[in-house]
Amino acid sequence: MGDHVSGKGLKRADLARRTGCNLETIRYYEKIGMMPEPPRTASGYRVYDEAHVSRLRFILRGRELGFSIEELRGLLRLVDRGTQTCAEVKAMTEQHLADVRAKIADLKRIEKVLAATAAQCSGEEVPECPVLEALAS
Amino acid sequence: MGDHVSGKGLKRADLARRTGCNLETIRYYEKIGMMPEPPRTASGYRVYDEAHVSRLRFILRGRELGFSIEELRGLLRLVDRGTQTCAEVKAMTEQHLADVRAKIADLKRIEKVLAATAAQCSGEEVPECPVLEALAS
DNA sequence: GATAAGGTCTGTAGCAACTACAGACTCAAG
DNA sequence: CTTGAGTCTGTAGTTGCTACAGACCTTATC
Repeated sequence: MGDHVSGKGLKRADLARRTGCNLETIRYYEKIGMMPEPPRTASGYRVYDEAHVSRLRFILRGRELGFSIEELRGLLRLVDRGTQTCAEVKAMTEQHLADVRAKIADLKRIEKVLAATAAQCSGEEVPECPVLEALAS
Repeated sequence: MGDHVSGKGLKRADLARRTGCNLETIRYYEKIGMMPEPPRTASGYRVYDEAHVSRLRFILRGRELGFSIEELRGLLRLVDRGTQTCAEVKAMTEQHLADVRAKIADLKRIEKVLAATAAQCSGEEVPECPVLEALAS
């Protein structure tokens, strides 16, 4: 009853394979309400369709772009209500973009310090080390 | 019996204030073995000295530079053994530097996509939005 | 029809690195 | 002597998954 059979009824592993998502993560997204609870077979197996594939892909793409679960929940809430406007979504995106840029700036600062400190190291078999001095000072 | 009294015996809050570390984090570092268990007063209060201040500062500086707890544990192990060499420390630092640079590259990629997508938004009160399309496609 | 191998179900525990309680105790000041 | 602040312990929460264990179901093979 897999993916290949006449386009109907995906099992959890099928959905995972189609989206590249980890098997357990799907269940997790259902538990936290990011994915809807799918219908079940008589014996309790989840049955997914193309709408689930789309929604999961949406979530995974958002995560790849660094949106937090809560941010995505906000976006999905708009989409689910069907009343979102480009203005709302743009605002959320730009907020997130600002966060990303702040993180980059932070990491660049760290990179500078690390590179400068490591550059002072002799790299020899001696106990004195500029890195340790920088940390201990 | 605080910080100000004749330089002897810091309480937990004193150590926190001296280092800028959160009060509970100190206890956490002791629990996971990053900080040594300090001596106690008769009634069980922790008593710290300048060596604790130094070590905690070392850890906090390392964390600020993005070293993980495990990485710092590695550095501290070397220091505690007293047998570290500049070569060892330099190698660890350069590994960490490479990780930081990888993270920066990742975030820059994300930044590009977000900026490019948001730039296409009309920002108007319409339901069509390039960001949502990018996520849903 | 029996059986074995695999997939699915549930709940729960673990990871990093803290942070924040609750409830009991102790200590210093007025 | 009381009151308020500080400290003690253990434990639960955070974010975003991931990985079991043990029970069930399904499918293929004999």
